[in-house]
Amino acid sequence: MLEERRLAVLQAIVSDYVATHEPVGSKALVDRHQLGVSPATIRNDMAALEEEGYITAPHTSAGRIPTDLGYRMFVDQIAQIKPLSAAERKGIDLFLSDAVDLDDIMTRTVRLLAQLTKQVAVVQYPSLSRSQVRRIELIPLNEHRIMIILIVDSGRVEQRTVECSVSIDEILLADLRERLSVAIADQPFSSVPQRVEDLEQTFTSESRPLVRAVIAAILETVTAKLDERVVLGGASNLARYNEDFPMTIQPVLEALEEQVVLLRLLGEVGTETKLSVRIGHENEVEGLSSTSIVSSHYAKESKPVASLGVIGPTNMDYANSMSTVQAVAQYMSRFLSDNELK
Amino acid sequence: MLEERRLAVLQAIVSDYVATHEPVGSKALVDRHQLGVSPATIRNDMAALEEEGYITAPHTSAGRIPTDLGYRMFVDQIAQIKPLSAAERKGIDLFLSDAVDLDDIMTRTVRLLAQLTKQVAVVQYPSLSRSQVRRIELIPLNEHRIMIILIVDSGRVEQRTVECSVSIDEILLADLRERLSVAIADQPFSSVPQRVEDLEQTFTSESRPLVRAVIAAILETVTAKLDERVVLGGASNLARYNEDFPMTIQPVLEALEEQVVLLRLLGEVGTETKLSVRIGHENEVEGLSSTSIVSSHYAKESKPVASLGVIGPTNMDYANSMSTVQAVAQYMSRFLSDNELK
DNA sequence: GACTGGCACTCTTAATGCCAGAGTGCTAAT
DNA sequence: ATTAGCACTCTGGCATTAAGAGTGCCAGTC
Repeated sequence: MLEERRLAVLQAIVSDYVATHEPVGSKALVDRHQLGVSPATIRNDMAALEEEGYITAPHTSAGRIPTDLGYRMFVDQIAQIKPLSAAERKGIDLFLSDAVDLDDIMTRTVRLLAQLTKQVAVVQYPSLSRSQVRRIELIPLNEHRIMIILIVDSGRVEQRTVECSVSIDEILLADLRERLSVAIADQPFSSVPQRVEDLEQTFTSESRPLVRAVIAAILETVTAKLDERVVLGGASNLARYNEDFPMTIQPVLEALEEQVVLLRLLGEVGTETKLSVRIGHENEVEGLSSTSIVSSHYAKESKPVASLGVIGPTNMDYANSMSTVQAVAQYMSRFLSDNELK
Repeated sequence: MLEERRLAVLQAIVSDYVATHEPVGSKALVDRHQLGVSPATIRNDMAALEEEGYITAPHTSAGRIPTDLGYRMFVDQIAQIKPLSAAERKGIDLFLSDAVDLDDIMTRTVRLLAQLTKQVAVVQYPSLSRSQVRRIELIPLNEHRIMIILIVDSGRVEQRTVECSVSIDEILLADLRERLSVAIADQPFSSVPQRVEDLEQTFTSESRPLVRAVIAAILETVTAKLDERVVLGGASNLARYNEDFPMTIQPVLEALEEQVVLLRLLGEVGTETKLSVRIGHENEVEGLSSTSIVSSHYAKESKPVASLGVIGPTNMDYANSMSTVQAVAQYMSRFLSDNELK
C-alpha cells in the first residue's frame, strides 16, 4: 500500500514535471491526479522519496523535481511503452517506403525521428564490423590512381582512391580484383584484414608496389571507417529548451559535432536489451550530464547492425521517446531485411 | 574633410561594436580612437550618419549601433582585407595537406573555416553542373539490381542502385556501360540528359527495359542531386551568441538543416566577383535577417565549381571573416587543381 | 563656418524593499 | 495511517530609487 502509492506519486511527479517543466507541489499533485488522499499525506510520501534520492527540491519552498535516479525508477518501473497510434504507424510507413537507397533511408529516418519526438535524432549507419563485403571493384582513374569501391551487404558503399608510384597495369589490376574478390566477398569485415594480408604474399615481387598500395588502402578503410558514420537531425529542437532550462546548449552542440562522442552515446550494439535509456549523469560524456539518450539498435535479418536514438533534456517525455524510438527501429529493421541490398 | 571623418567615425563605430557588442557612444569613441576632435563634434557626425541611415540608436540615451546599411558601407568602402598571418597560412596548409580524398577535403575545410572564424561554416561540394563525367560503371548486384557509379572529374562519386523487373543480362550490361561511357565520358553534366536519351533509341526493343531503367536512374541522379551537397560545421559557435543577442538561434538552426536554404545562401556560383558578403536583410531567407553570410566560390583549374562561406550574426568581425574565407577558398582551389582527381 | 564646452533632459540598469503566493514540515487530532 | 491546521521560508513580481551613460542643443571660440 505504502510502497505502491509512493510509486504512483513519483510517477505523477515525473509526468507533471515533464509536462510543465516546473517544480510540482503536493497541492497541484492531488488536484491533477486522483490519488484518494490529501496533500499532507502526499507531503509525507514526498519527504520519503526525497530521502531516498528520487526527487529533490530546488529550494526550500518550491515543489519537487525528479532526480536522475527518479527518472531511472520511472523508466524502469513505471513507464509502459505505449503503442503508437495507427496514424503514426501509417506516417512512418509512408515516410520510409519510398526511399531509394541506403543514404535515403538514413536521412529519412533521422528526420522522422526528430519530427516525431521533437528531439535531436541520431542514426548510425549499419556498422561495417557487423557486415559482409559483398563485392569489390578496382577502377583505374588514370596512370597512377585507382578507385577502390567496397559494396557492403547492408547497402553501404565505401569508396577510396589510392595513388601508387608505379604506373598501373590493367591486367594486374583485373587479376588483383578477382583474387581480392574471391578472398573477401561474402566474408565478415572482421576477417578482411587477415585475408587481405595473406593475399599479398601470393603476388610476384614486381607487382608488389601496386598490390601493397591497394591493400593498404583497403585496410585503412576497413579499420578507420569502421563504425564511423552517423547522421544527425533536428538540432533546432535544442533551441526550444534553452529558455526553460539550466541546460546550456553549447556543450550539447559541441558533442553532437563529434562523431566519436555520438557513437559512444548510442552505445555498444549487440547487448541483449534492445531499448536503452541513459539518464543524465549515467552517460559519462563531458557536458551532457543534463541530457538523456534513448536508443535502440536495429537489425537486418534479425542480426543487430547499428543503433539509432534521440537525445534530449533529462526531463523529456520518456514514454513517447521510448515508444517512438522502438517503433522506428522496428520499421527500419523490417525495411532493411525486406529490401535485399537496396 | 567632412565626408572623410564621417567614414572614419562609421568605421570606428563598427569596429568597436563588433568588438564589444555594446552600443558605442561619442565619449568612448574619442577615447578609444585618436580622432583629433571632441565628443561634441562626433555627436554631430553621428547625428548625420543616423540621418543617412547608417547607424541607429536602440533607445534615446544609448550609444549607436550600425544598421545593415552601415555594415554594408563598412564592408564596401572601409574594410581592407588583411592578409593572414604566416602562422595562419601554415595552419591551413598543414590542415588540408593530408586529406586523402574529396570527402576528406570537404570535412577538413569546413572544420578549418569554423575554427578560424569561430562561426558556422558551410562548404558546398563541387557542383555537378560545372563538372564532367569522368567515368561510369554499372555493377550487377544480383538478378535484378544494378549499381550505377558515376565518377566525376571533381573527385565526387555518385552512386545509385536501380532495380529492374527483367533479369540482368551481363553481356547487355557491359555493352550498355561501354556505350554510355562513350556517350557521356568527359562531357559536361549539362549535356548528359540529352546524350543519354538519344542513346536509348539505339537499343533493340527486348533490351529496352533494362536500358530504360538504368537511364532513368542516371537522369534522376543527374537532375536531383545536381548541386545538392553541402557540409556544415561549427554549429556550436552559434551558442556563443545567444546571450549578447537579440538573435534567437532557433530559426538559424532550422535554416541550417535545410540544404536548399543553405545553397541559396551561398548564392549563385559564377558571378564575376569572388568574395560576396550579404548582410542582414540583404539575404531574403526567412528568419535569417539578423545574420550575415560571407562566401566565396572556389575553383578547379581557374573555373569556379562551388562555394564556401561562413554564417554569423550581423555584428561579426567582417575583416577577419572575409580574409579567412578568401584565403581558405584560395587554398582549396589550389588543392583541387594540384591534385588531379583526388 | 567648423568646432567645442556646458547643460538639461531622457532612458536604462541595478539595487532595494516589500508583498503575495506557493509550498513545506511539524504537531496534534482522528 | 491519515489528515487538518499553522507557522515558517523562499521565490517572483512590482514599484521605487539612484546612478550612469549618452544625447541634443545652444552659445561661445578660433
